[in-house]
This record gives sequence, C-alpha cells and structure tokens, in this order.
Amino acid sequence: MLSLKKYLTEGLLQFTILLSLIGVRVDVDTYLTSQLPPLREIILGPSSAYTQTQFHNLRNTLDGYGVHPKSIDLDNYFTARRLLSQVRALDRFQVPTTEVNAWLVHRDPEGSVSGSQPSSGLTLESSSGLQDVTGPDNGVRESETEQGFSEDLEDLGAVAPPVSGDLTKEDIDLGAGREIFDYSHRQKEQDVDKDLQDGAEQDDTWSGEGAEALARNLLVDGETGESFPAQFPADISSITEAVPSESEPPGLQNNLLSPLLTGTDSPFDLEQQWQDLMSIMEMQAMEVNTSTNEILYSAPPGDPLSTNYSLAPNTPINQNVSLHQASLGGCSQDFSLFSPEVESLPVASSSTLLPLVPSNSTSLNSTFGSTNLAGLFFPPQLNGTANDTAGPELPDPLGGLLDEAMLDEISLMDLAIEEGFNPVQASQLEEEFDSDSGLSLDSSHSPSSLSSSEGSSSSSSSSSSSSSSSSSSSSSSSSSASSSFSEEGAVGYSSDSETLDLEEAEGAVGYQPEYSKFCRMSYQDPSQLSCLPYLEHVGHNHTYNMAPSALDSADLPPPSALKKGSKEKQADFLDKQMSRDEHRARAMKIPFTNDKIINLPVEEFNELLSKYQLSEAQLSLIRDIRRRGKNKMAAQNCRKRKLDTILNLERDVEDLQRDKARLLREKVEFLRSLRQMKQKVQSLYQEVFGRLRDENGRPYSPSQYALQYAGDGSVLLIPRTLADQQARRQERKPKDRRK
DNA sequence: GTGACATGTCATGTG
DNA sequence: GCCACATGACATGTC
Repeated sequence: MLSLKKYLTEGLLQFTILLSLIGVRVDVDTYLTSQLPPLREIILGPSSAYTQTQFHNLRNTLDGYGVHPKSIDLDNYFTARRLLSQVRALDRFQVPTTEVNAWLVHRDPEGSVSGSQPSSGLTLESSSGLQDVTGPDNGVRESETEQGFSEDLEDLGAVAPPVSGDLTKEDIDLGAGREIFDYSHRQKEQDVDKDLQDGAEQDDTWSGEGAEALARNLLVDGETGESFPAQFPADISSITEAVPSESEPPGLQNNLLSPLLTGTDSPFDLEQQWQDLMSIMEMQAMEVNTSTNEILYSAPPGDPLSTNYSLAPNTPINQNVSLHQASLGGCSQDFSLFSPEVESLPVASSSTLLPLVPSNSTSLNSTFGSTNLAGLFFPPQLNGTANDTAGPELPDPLGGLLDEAMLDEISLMDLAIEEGFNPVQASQLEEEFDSDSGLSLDSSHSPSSLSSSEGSSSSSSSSSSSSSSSSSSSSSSSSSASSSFSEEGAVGYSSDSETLDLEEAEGAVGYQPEYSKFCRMSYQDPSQLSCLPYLEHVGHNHTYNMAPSALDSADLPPPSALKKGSKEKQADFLDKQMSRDEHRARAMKIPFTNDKIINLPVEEFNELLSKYQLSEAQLSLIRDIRRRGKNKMAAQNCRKRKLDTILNLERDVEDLQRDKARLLREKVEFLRSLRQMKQKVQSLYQEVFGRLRDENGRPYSPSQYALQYAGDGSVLLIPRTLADQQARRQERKPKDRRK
C-alpha cells in the first residue's frame, strides 16, 4: 500500500509532467477539481499537504535532508505554494494553435514587403515545416512552368558524342573525385547578396533576355560569379525528374538554372545575417512557437532566398499570426522564391544565363538527389507535378537527411505549439540557469525574498538556509517579518527545566488553546515579544529531539533576569505555550519531560518508566504522549516530504525544459548547416554539369543526363533514364525498411 | 460567518 | 506481536 501510494503520488505526478512536456496535454485539473477525488487526493494530498510545516525534529530529518528545521518552514511555505501552482499549470500551457509572431523583413528603399507577404508560408498548422513554408508558392509556379520547359528540353536532346575516347555519351566518368567539389568558391558565393542587388536591377530584363543569354551561351559560375562560355545550357532543373522532359525553347533552358540556385535555401552569408537578426530580435523570434521556421527563413534580411520563403506571396496565413515587421534596408520587394533576384543569385554576375523563369521550384524542402545529383535539387516532394510526370527521383542521402531533419523540426515546432512550450521562455530559462547557478528560477513570480530561501529549499536535500533567512522570508506570508518566527514552534515539548518551572508556577492544568494563538502572534509582530523581556530569551523549540539540557540553557532566561513581578507572567506565557500533553503530564505529575517520553529509544524509555512507580493512568498518558509526539513528528516529516517531492518535480521540469530548449537550438543549427551544404552541392553540381561537353563540344542536356555520385567518390554522367531508375530503387529501399 | 491555512491527532498500513 | 514510521483523514485553532 505504501508503495502504491508512493507510486501514485510521485509516479503519476511525474508522469503527468512528462506528458505535458512532450506535448500531451494532461488536464490534471479536471481530475483535481472534484470529479475524481481520489486522484486529487493522491496527487495533491491532503489539504495541508503542501502547506507550510514546521519540522521540529532534527533527528528525523529524512534522507539526509539535514536542514535546520527552522529554515525549512519558511522556504517551503512559499515554494510549496508556488510549485503547486506551477505543477498545476504544467498542463495548462496553452498557446493558440496558430498564433504566430512573424517578423517581416523588408527593405524600405525598394519597397516594403507587401501586406500580402505576411501570408507567406508562416502558417504552422498547414505548413509549420520548412517545406510548407515555401511550398505553396513554389508548387504553383513549378507546376506551371516546369512542365512546359522540361518537355521542350527533352526535344532538345543533346546528343553527346564522346568528348574523349574514354567517355561514352551514356556513361561518362568525369574522373572528378569529390575533391573537385571543394568549396574554394565559397567566398565569392557569399557575394551573392551583392550580386543580388545588382541582379535585382536585372531582374526585369532576365526573363526577356533568356533567349539572348542562351544565344550568348555564357555561363556564370555560380560561386565565382564569373562568366564563361556555356557550351550547353546550364539547366539543371531539367536534369531532375522533377522537370518533365519535353522540348523546350533553348532560351528557356537557362531559366531552369535558377531554381537550382533558388533551391539553395540561402546564401552563405545567411548565417551571419541570421545571427545578426537574432541579435536584434534576441530570443523574441523564438517566442513564436512556430517561429523557428519563420525566423530561420525569413529573418535573414539579406537573404533573398530565405525571405522568399517567409514572404512568399499568395501563401495563406492562418488566423492568429502577429507580424512584427522589421524594416531592413536593401531587400528587394519581391522575394518570391522564383523571383529573378533569387534565381540570379548563384549566377549573379552573368545576366546571360540567368534569365530563369520562375518555373523551377526548389524549396527549402527540396531534397538532394541521392546519388543522382540532378535529383538533388528537385526533390519529389516539392516538384509535385514534375515528379508525377518525370517519375521519382533518386534518393539523396543529404536530401533524406534534410527532409528528416526538417520533418523533425516541423514536428518539434508543432509539438512546441501544442504544448505551449515557448522556446523563448525556455531559452530565457536556461539563461537564468546559467547565470544563476540554477536554483531560483521563479523569482519573478515568487515573493521577493523567496528566491534565496527557495534556492535552499528547492534542493530536496534541503541545504537549508539559515533560520534567520527563513524566518525573514516567511514573514512575508504573515505580513510582518519577525525574527522570532522561528520560535513559533516552541509549543513543543518542554524541557525538564521548563517543566519544573511550570510545575513551580502551577495552575497550568489542562489544555489552553491560547498558547498557539500567542505563538502566532509572536511571529506576526516581533515587537509584541520584545515587550516581554523574558520572551527575548525564550528559545522556542522546533526540535523535539534536541537535548533537553541544551534546551534548558537556551530556552530559559537567566534567573537573574527574572523579577518577582514577571514570574507570574512568565508562568502564564510558558503555560500557554505548553501543549495539551504537557499540561496533561503536568496534571498527572509525570516525573520526566515529554521530550524524554517522546524521543528516548524504547529501551531507555522502558528503563525510565521502570525507575518510577507510576500508576496506570500515568503510564497510559505517557504512552499516549509518546505516541502522539512521534506521530506529530512523523506528520511533519511527511508533509515535508511532500514539499520536497514537489520541489524535485519542479527541478525536473525545469531541467527538461532547459534540455528541450537546448535541443531546439541545436536543431536549428543543424538545419542551417544542412541548408548550406545543400547550397554548396547545388552550386557544384551546376558547375560541373555546366562544364561538361559532348563530343561536339556542346553541353549536355540536363533533361537527358544527370550527374551521379559513384561509389568511389567520383562523379558520373549518366542518362537521366538510368538515373531515374536508380532513384526509384533507392526510394523503395527506405520504404521497404519502414515496412 | 466563512473559507483558507496551519497544525495536531487518529487510524491504518508497512517494514 | 511490538515498534517505529508513513500517510490519509479529520479536528481544531487562527486569521
């Protein structure tokens, strides 16, 4: 039974808290209110279970709590109430499901982000993930434009005679190890933003210049920004299955290049911009439960791609979206994912090949084509229409990783929304922990003096603050601080000398309820005690098990201080302080103190009894006193344990929240890294593929050929059909595994 | 007068 | 069976 109770009290409570943390809303209140009294009692315990208690005995401090009882009282008083409310509130964390605080970053000079931009994929319900953020907008454009382009491209069909004898047009080993994909161009790629600004001016002309650019056949190095003769259309989008391979006007092929670039989630300076914005917004960004996505992709002001995701027009936004618009200069107005600016990023310097029609869709969610590099930039998920026509892509390791991570992110965010977990709060919480050595987290909503006392008490082992501090903190509850509060429990069992004095005083027979009243007054107003000189020296005993001798010396005023006139007052006071059992003991002429009766070991207690000739009534009373005294201490300890349990639970909850916040931040970091990697791969793919020439010196058609990683790290040029087949195979494998 | 709170006490269960 | 302890339930006093 005991174990069951313990399980129910602690286990259920902890379980409930854990459920609430993982997003399962457990409405404890419904159980606690009235409908299920047993559970209420189990969890909350008796009405006084979580209230202040006095722990009068040191000997019985549990589990090495080792706290001075006097300090425990006050600490626990406030902490218990606060913790109880927190524990109850754990299941009440409610955040409007779709309440989103989005920061719109828009450039003033070039036109602020239109009001419709808030509708960008910020909605979390439908698209809390990265994919959805860009999805709606992209998908439409993709489906509309890609199909036409790809179809045209297929007809273009670059027949590729072997450039060299070793290479066949079907399987050309580039001989380029992965080292070819070094990131030497990284730096220049980071200049994309600069190029973007320049490119923004070219936006309008790009689409019209598409044919011209193709004619010029200049290819811009996506990373270096250098223009070089493009001997074949650098159309990677057509490479992927996502793009239906159909005849396409040559001029449009170039347009397909941009999606690759846009598919890159963000330029390399995204990180810096991200952090800059974060520094500005601090953790407010994360305050949005869904925010991680928005922040991640919309925050970087200078990142056209990211802004596109967040600001993509035409994207429905859910009801409770609060937009925090941050004006940032330098951002073009239209950041649609497929806007020319974005598309031009990788090839910013070259206007020739950049006229990319916003048809190609590569969203953040785009997965890397597995071994098929072509598919890398045109993930099936995003290129819905394209995939349908072109067939599944080859799974991409990075793509899968990214997808999974993003899905996790989505789910994580959803979880955060559901459970009302506020990353900001969590992070702030963590900061508090970091700064504060950890304990007083709730100083804000706790009494002013609580933090310190709570800190001591929150540790279940009860490191215990000094009695003085505890008394000061407790005073807030009783509206008046009192150094004598710690003496409040002095109604306990008196020492020998006390008893003797009382006996001398006589008269005090029977229970006098006023004693407790007086004691309460004592801590309410210290001045009341100060009025009584002898009370200044009355050390109220909080500990039943303190040695009587010690009590004698500490509690009793010096005889010299006692005046004849005050003896009576003292007697009355002490008499009032006596417990009922003490009065009874006195009345029954019990020859020893209640302390001894209660605290002596059984053997010693029996010896003590044997030393005296006691009547049955006296023996019965002594046994009752002993029983009640022990039970009294037990009750106090029990209540203390309850408080400690709550404190431990609070600490556990705080730890879990802190861990959760940390994991969220880590996840954001990982996603950022993945996006960067993806962008790099895209650029490299584009570069490599664009440099390939068939035997006639013409570039390969992305619709017919694709690059593929070989097992040895080399890159192969294979027909798209073959790449598609391999992609399908690899797609099946994971599915089979799941089954 | 009433409710909340603190504390003590009893009954009961456990080891 | 006794003892110590734990704990729910209740009683009582105080504010």
